[in-house]
Amino acid sequence: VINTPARVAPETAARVQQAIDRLGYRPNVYAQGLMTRRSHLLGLLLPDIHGEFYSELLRGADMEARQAGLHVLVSSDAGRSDSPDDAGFFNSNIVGMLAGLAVMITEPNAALVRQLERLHLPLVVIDKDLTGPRTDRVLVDNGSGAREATEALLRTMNTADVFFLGGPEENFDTSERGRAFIDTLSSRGAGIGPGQVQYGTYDVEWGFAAGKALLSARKGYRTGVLAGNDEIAVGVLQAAASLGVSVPRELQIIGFDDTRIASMVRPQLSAVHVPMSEVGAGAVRLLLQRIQSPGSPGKTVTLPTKLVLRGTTAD
Amino acid sequence: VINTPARVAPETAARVQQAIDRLGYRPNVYAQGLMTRRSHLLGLLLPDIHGEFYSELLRGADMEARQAGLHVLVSSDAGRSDSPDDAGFFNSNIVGMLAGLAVMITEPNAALVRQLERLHLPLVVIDKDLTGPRTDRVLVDNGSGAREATEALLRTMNTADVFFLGGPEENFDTSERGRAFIDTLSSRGAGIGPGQVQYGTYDVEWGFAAGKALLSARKGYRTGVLAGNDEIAVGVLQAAASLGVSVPRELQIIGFDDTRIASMVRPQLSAVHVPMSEVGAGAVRLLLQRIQSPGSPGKTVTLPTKLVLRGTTAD
DNA sequence: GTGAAAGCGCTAACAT
DNA sequence: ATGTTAGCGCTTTCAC
Repeated sequence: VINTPARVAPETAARVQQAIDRLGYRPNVYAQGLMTRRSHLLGLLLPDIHGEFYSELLRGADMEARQAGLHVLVSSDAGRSDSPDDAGFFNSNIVGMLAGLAVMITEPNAALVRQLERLHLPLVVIDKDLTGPRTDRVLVDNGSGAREATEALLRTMNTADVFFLGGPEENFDTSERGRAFIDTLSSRGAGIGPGQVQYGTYDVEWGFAAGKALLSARKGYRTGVLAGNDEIAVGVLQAAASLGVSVPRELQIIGFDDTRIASMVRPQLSAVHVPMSEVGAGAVRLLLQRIQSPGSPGKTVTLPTKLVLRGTTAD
Repeated sequence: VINTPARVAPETAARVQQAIDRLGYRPNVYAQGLMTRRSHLLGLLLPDIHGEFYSELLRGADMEARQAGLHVLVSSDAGRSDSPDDAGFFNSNIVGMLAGLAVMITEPNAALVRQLERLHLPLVVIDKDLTGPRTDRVLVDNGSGAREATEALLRTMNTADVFFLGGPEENFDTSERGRAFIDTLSSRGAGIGPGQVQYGTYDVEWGFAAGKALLSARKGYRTGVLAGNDEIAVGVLQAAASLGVSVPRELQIIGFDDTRIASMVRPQLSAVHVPMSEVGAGAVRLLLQRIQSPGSPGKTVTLPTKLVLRGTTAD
């Protein structure tokens, strides 16, 4: 009655259904799994579980998975378990319950890649262009976004007046964004001055410190900043406020990601929009396809970014 | 060798271990589960999966679970599946894999409560004081926080000059916070004027709209606002900026939750701190205890709140 | 210290 | 249209 309703007489089905309800019968998922080898659980391994960015990504993944009747198990253990006997994600029995795994890799992590390789699980990599024969990828078009933002800054400023304040130098996104910034300047025949491209951490504190140092050194000059993410941009914005530098008149700032934070600060942050929930949803979509046809060649989906101009930029 | 290493000779164990490595043997979790009836999966059912608040809660839960060697499965399906044949969380086979479930209930939801009752699973309820005999609860001390905040406002303002702009009226937290606000005023012998307590939604937009209306109506008067959460407070802050009302001189604002957003805006938001990650961690802790001793009486943990004064309040 | 066997609850294949 | 049976891979118990 449960598995092949078509094969059973309606009257019998009704009687059986009644018994099911009366007894509170629930199929045992373990026995089911033992037979079918089918799983309804997708793993999502993130560098961190917190903050607007990952939270939105997770939401996108969850929505997409739910539509397919699957569930998402998040873990932020990625790469933390360097030693093989560590009780990390890869050694936990949960791995055996997963139908597939989406991993976000934001910086070089040989140990993690090695673990993934010997997993023999449908795999989708987010962010890092890990080249496996049957691994799919979800990428974000950092280059276009950073280029567009840099050009927006250069419409009203000289190449010597714009700065990139990124996150960690090893971070794939930051490094792509930084490179696009540099390329945009180079394509106009400009060199990169000292301090014009700086790397730090993805938080308000670093943005504030770097912004303060930068603005102090540039008293009287108009300045443009492309930040590695929104939080850094907010830090720079705070630095400007604390130094009495007017935004966007004296200082223009463009953030990256366009999280909800961008519209919570004043002036509202101009930012390169990254479709975070689409990243999560896309990863799940690719994973589902791969589970369906495990042998197909690795696909790469690159999601577009888009500059959103708000109050921290001006013509 | 895997299950009872003590019972096997070291030399044999080594040989077996070698074979395990060579063959890449991994115990089948389903077969294991079939025998042991043990699970390493905890469910976490949230009203929403997104935003600083839930994301921090999830992180706390995840950290605590990981320490115990368990994993957390989040779902934001809560209560959405009203019809019994809906493919919602409760009808998914995943429920059978859970060792326990933590549910956050933020407003009355009879359907959800009914579903939970017939689940026969170790249960922890977050936020709503659902009274089941063997159900544990994690509560936040909204009353103290709201009282403390209201009193802070009243140190420099009259009872007629302070306002509560909450989230949805049905929301348990908002209603507790609002009640404490009213009680604090009442305890000083003051009545509640029209519009002095307002309910809306938990977002910046509503805070902005309500703030604008309020401030327009109170031109020339000093005003104090206790917001239902940080986002509403940010909305009010933006309303003040757009009307040229000086904060904290003419308008004082206190947010609720103290998410990271509070320190990202300028001036930085004074707010009642809610230990979000502790809520998640506490729920998992209670759940683990209940799994250990399913028969024990329901425990309630009430987590303290604390007023954090920043730039939107003044003496 | 090691091996053997029963059986967990289900699905799939086959027999009726 | 319905009933029967083997066996998924493990743990547990018992025999050696």
